[in-house]
Amino acid sequence: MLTDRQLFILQIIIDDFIRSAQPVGSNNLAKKEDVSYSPATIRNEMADLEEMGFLEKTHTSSGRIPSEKGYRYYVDHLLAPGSLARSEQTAIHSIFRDRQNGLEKAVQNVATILSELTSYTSIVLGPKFNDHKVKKLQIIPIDRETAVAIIVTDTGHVENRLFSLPERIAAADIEKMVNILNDRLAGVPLSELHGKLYKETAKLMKRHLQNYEAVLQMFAEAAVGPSTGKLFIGGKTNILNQPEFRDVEKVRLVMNMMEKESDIYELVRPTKAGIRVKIGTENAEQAMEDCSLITASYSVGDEPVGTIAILGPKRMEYSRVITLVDFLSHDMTNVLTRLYNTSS
Amino acid sequence: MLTDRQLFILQIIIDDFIRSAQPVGSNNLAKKEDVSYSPATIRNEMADLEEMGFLEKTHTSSGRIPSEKGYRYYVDHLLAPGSLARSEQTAIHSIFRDRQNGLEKAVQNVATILSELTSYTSIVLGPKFNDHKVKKLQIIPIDRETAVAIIVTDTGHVENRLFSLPERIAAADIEKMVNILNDRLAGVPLSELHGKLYKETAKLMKRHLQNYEAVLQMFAEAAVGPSTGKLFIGGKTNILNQPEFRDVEKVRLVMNMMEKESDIYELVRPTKAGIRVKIGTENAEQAMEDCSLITASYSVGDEPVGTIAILGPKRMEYSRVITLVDFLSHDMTNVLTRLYNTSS
DNA sequence: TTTAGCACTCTTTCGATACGAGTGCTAAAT
DNA sequence: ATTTAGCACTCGTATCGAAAGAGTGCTAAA
Repeated sequence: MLTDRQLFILQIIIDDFIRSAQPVGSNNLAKKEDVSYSPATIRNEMADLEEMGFLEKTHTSSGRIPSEKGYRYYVDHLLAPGSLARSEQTAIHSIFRDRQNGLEKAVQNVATILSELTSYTSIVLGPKFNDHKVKKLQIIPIDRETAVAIIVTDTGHVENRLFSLPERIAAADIEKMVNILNDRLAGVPLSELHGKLYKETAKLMKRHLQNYEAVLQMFAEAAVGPSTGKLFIGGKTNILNQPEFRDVEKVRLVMNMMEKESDIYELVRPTKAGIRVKIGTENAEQAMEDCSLITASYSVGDEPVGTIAILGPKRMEYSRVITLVDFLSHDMTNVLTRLYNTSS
Repeated sequence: MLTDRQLFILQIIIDDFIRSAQPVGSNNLAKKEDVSYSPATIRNEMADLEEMGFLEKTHTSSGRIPSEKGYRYYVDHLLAPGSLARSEQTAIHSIFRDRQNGLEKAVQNVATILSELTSYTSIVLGPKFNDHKVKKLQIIPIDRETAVAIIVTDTGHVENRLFSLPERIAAADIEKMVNILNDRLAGVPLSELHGKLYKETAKLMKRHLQNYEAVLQMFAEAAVGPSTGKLFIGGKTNILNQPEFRDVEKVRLVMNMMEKESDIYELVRPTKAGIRVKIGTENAEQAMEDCSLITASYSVGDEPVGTIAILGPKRMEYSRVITLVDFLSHDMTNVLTRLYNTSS
């Protein structure tokens, strides 16, 4: 178990290192105002903390830097709960002020503001539309061969996709079809749309239309929307300001990962848990070994639908970022729940 | 004026430097099989070429590297016209094979393939939709206060935007309105849509509808689509592989610019000209001083609608890239003209 | 006109040295 | 029993000089 003094010293060392990015030595520590121990005492404690695995040295006679275990302990037990400046709160609230731009733009703004406020890289996974319900379906013929399928949800989101028309289908038939589709499928959640498409409409179509099957099949294909939200990344280049990324090789690792959407999805899959902090190698991703990731999912009602995250160096301002991410994710949950949770 | 021998030497030096990224010395040059001059002769010529401004030294006794003027001359007069491998041609043709994914995906693919084929960064400005004509307009009410405006073009492209409904407007009235809009505006190019919206429909609406003005105004606002195409960038991190970008500061300059869409738009504004090559400071953009940009616009008929570009170090494989960009831009012009130029 | 030869320049590398920051340990002080 | 002062030791960094290597420019010979 750690003594109070060890906790205190551990905390100061990590705080200092987060600010300076330089290994912390006993002399400098002792000079601080709020430290009343001699360098030698601090050295002893440091040695103990190192033996317990909370600190590391970069070489035999260097100052100490936090180990991953150190950061972990710091995050779990030593974090001073921060608070947000008035201006930051206003900035966040204003994102969702006007719905006019649509959800997509708002989410985009979240990413931008997060990265500007933290000067780290932000990742925002937009809300998935599974729960959104079909408001209106449309098929607009473009030319003899192609048509565009449009799905409007009750949240005002619009999905559209081109598909091939079978030859020789009458415009009137398409119209009939659209009517049946709307009649039967309005109010169905997007996630169930594909399944219900045949079940609900096939019989009826058969009765009134020839050649419906080909169209229905194409439409069904078009209706497989993305089951997951869109990704936005803000401040991709912020990592370049971090002194530990002066080395282009390290930058490349992280940047390459940020270009690969599938990797990012893995990192920010929405969950019910609150704030999650992954430090260095706690992340599965190899490229993240020098980074930390702080994520929080936001929900509509009880259902987590998306995630916001901050990606920065292991030497991250955990306190500040956690406060910010926590506040913002709750704000988003509130706004989205109010907007979209008309069902439950 | 340059002698043949000077041309020859200039060409070999630049070719060599493009491959090796190392200053080229007279001894190494003379060792090459196809060079039959002595080092001393080469040194003399080099001195002349330097005096004329085609070559530079990094320090008093270093080998030579091309100056911007040297690259310029190389691009304008010395370039061996390359040819594309069969496999590359196939790769390019296959992008537009199936229309099913829609234009957006295809353009996205162009960016990806360009960066993979060159290992530089690719920029693709998607076609603007100005000339595309309105196929269908829709207003779908979402709830009491909001509706979504949908514009489908004759090319299958779908624009949509939320807007506020004025209070107390009847569903039947909206339907009437949509009918009038479609009746009057079908076939109008997107670029003229906003202008014609009032002129064509106001009188008619006045006769049949109350309260039309507020809706029309909101709809008009929603109808201001982007007048310019979408940007896609591929291989953003490729610049990190270039030895001259071992320095994080340089990387930051370029990366920051790539994050700023407005800057990129400036670089790739579509023009009628063929291939354009901008070397180093020939680019207005400060951040581009160590980069070269090769752009080519593609057209529908005679109207340039978009641009593809390659951004790499000044020490770029000009020959290869120019061939590739030329081929691809023509291919795109062909495909797009066939698809969309139903008008002229 | 070309080229061999040579002195000279500049970068890079290597070792040696000195300096500074920091540690660990021992022994004295509290 | 703690804490701390003192000191030897380690290691990284900076500086210097020397040597090697690549390359140039110039002169004079071919």
